[in-house]
Amino acid sequence: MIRRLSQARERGIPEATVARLPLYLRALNGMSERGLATVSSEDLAMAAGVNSAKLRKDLSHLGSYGTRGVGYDVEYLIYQISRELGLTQDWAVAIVGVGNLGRALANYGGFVSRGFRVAALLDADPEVVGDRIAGLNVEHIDELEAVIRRRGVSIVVLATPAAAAQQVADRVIAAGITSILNFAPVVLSVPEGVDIRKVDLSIELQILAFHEQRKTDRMTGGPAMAEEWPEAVDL
Amino acid sequence: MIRRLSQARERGIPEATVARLPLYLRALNGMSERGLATVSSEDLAMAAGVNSAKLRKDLSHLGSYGTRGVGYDVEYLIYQISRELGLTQDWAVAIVGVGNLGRALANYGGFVSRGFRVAALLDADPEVVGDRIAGLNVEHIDELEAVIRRRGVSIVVLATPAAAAQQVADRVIAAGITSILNFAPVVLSVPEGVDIRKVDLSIELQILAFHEQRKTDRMTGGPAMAEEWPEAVDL
DNA sequence: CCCACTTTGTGCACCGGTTCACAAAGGGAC
DNA sequence: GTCCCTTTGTGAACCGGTGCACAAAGTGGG
Ligand SMILES: NC(=O)c1ccc[n+]([C@@H]2O[C@H](COP(=O)([O-])OP(=O)(O)OC[C@H]3O[C@@H](n4cnc5c(N)ncnc54)[C@H](O)[C@@H]3O)[C@@H](O)[C@H]2O)c1
Ligand SMILES: NC(=O)c1ccc[n+]([C@@H]2O[C@H](COP(=O)([O-])OP(=O)(O)OC[C@H]3O[C@@H](n4cnc5c(N)ncnc54)[C@H](O)[C@@H]3O)[C@@H](O)[C@H]2O)c1
Repeated sequence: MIRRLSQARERGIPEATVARLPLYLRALNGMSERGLATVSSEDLAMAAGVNSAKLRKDLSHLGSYGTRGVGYDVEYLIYQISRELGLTQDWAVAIVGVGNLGRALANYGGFVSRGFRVAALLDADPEVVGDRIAGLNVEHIDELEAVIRRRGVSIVVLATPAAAAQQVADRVIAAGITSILNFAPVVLSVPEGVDIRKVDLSIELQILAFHEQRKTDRMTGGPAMAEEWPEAVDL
Repeated sequence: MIRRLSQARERGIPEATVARLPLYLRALNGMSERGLATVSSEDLAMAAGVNSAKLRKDLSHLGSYGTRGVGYDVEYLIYQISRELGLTQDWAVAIVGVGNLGRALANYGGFVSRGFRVAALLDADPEVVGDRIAGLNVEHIDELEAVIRRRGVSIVVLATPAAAAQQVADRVIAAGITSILNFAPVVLSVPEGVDIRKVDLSIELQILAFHEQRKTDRMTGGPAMAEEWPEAVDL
């Protein structure tokens, strides 16, 4: 009778699906704003930039929330995806490292819109500590553990220089945090059970450069055949 | 005889491999600075945070550059990976949208270090145009095509609000650009042959939240069994 | 020159994810 | 109630990528 607790639901949702749910959610929010009541997998897939079979399979992992012959109820689906992603609660985020990037992130509005609240800013530089940014006081990194506890922080964004990142990560983890978004260009080593996601601008550019090179190579007739180590080897 | 143009080399390198090459490169640069001459797949894999079989298979796609019983020559491998990624030339990058994020990117040093040069900053806001940031004048978006041509820009970073991103992308592509790094939270639709990579902070946080929720659910004995649409459905 | 040791390069089995294609389900018309 | 139309949900084939495990290749010592 409890048909709604669908078969596929009981065991975990594939990682690839999780990564796409926010995309669907964004598209659905747009549709909700435009007053659409229902949407077909075809249309939603189009809006999210994926193939419709994939979209249906993804949604089927959360349950059987569509109506054959009709589509999905926009509001209902928004609710289900939000719940699945844990966005029905709000999350306190701390940003550690309030430099160029940390400031940009702190001032960024798109954050709050989706249940994330910047609850603390932390830095090691006495020059920076005490600054007021986006309505928050920058606190000293020495206060890290206390601040995390006091503000109920559960996600930490790392925007320190690469050299400091591992050390800060260790402290943050010791303080009980298990979700970290890392902007520093280093491979963090963390214990089992801690989730790290990284954003690395430089890697993205290098991947683009690779493909760009391929494209221009193709036009100019391939790379030079000389695949050898050129003279300039100074070691 | 031309043993070096290895078997695996002739056809394209797997996308997953391309995405890891920058990681290896970063690790190798660290080793080079510390004066290491050679490195084993085991050690390099460790430093890059991957499994050593994967590393060897990745490298084998570029050619057979290791020495059995010894390992890889650090400098030589740096050169080969750099060449493969197209980092032996330098790339002129334009940043469109010089707000919070655009400024942070413009001021970011880690860029230049790897063959990428911020060659132009563009914005639509007359308030911003003319500002001098990181040694560059912010130019008006009307100048887009001319600036791209004049500075030899081949990669564009989009840091405009979401609402403007598609429109800017269209113009940039019309101007001949085929590599775009998009920070705006929208799915850009682009013609065949144009490479888009996106960085979406909000998606990363949502993925972290999903896992964080799972972790805490596990401790508190799973989510409430009520999977139903709660009362508050206002449609 | 040969043997013991190290480390690469890769064949192969496996796995998660994608896509196709279709049966099953629901809606609406009459 | 029956029929037709639309659209979902999913079985199954396929595909790219991963990791094990080992033969091949190279080094160094005697
Ligand atoms: N700015 C960008 O666009 C950009 C892009 C990609 C990656 N990154 C990376 O993000 C990180 C931050 O970049 P940024 O440009 O903001 O650098 P930044 O130097 O402007 O800021 C770093 C901040 O971290 C603080 N800090 C240093 N050690 C600390 C510690 N132990 N604890 C707490 N705070 C500490 C510094 O005081 C400084 O305020 C770097 O790792 C950088 O490589 C930046
Ligand atoms: N700031 C962040 O940390 C952050 C994080 C993730 C994503 N983003 C995304 O990055 C983008 C920029 O964020 P931001 O915080 O810098 O916003 P912002 O409003 O501070 O800056 C946007 C800039 O783009 C300019 N602009 C607007 N329309 C333009 C057009 N048609 N052509 C050229 N320039 C135009 C504006 O004048 C402004 O200077 C947004 O899409 C945002 O969602 C920002």
